[in-house]
Amino acid sequence: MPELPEVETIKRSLAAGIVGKTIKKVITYRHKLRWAIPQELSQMLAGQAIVEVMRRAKYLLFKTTKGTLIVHFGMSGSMSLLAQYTLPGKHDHLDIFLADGKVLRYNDPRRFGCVLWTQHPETHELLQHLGVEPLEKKFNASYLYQHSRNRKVAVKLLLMDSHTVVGIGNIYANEALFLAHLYPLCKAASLTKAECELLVKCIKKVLKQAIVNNGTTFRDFKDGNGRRGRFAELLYVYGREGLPCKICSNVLRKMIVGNRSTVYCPHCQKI
DNA sequence: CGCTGACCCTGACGGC
DNA sequence: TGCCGTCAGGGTCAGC
Repeated sequence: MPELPEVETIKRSLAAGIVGKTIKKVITYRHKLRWAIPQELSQMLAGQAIVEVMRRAKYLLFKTTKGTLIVHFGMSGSMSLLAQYTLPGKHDHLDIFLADGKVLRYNDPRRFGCVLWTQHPETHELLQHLGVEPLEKKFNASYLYQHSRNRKVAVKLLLMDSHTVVGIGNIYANEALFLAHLYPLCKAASLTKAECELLVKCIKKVLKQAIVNNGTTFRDFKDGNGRRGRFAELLYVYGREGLPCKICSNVLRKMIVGNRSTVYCPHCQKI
């Protein structure tokens, strides 16, 4: 479900309600996610204060006094801050009880996500091999140009490769390529410096606009307060196959790239 | 090392 | 109404 803008939206929606709050206890209802929720999580978190909520790539990081809780949402995960405890549903896997009575709840029907604990996030296996953040200055035309040399993969797969740049999933890869007039299957190594320049600009633009709009709710994405994102109606290509291009009116086409649906405009995105 | 495809899991939806 | 195939916003891993 969530790509960078959605995780960022969850982070912002939760921060005000949980930063500075103390964790009273933690209950795990189901351990088996992508990796098992650590058995010792409750004893590690109980009594700790939440110092800060951060995002790295599509990971949400809850920094506490003694360590960091790492949360990933996979395809279908979400978190919500409940005003008070209610009976957990089928796919609610974890409750974090705060001292003020609120409950931070993790839900993930497909269980592709994970909830882990570390005292050294900077060297954690899941975090240390990640590429640059797309909204930071380090992600620029020369970076993308360098990292695309000798790469035989389609440019779309390069954008979705978290060793290069993080946070871009299927929706925003589709959108950025449309905005940059690039055909999704064109080889990464064939990008010119000018194309890298434009592509970087378009990636930053679409991610920022999505964040401003609280993310894309295509099916069921909700932020920490249960609110839907507003970016879906602003999408140019994702989910619009068979519909007219918003720019040139040609019918948008769909193909599969790297096992994922890819929608593009045959006129605006020349081969 | 780079790349491809299978796979983890559940639910929604469309066709019959 | 119900069954079945297909698809879904992510990431890892084996195998070539």
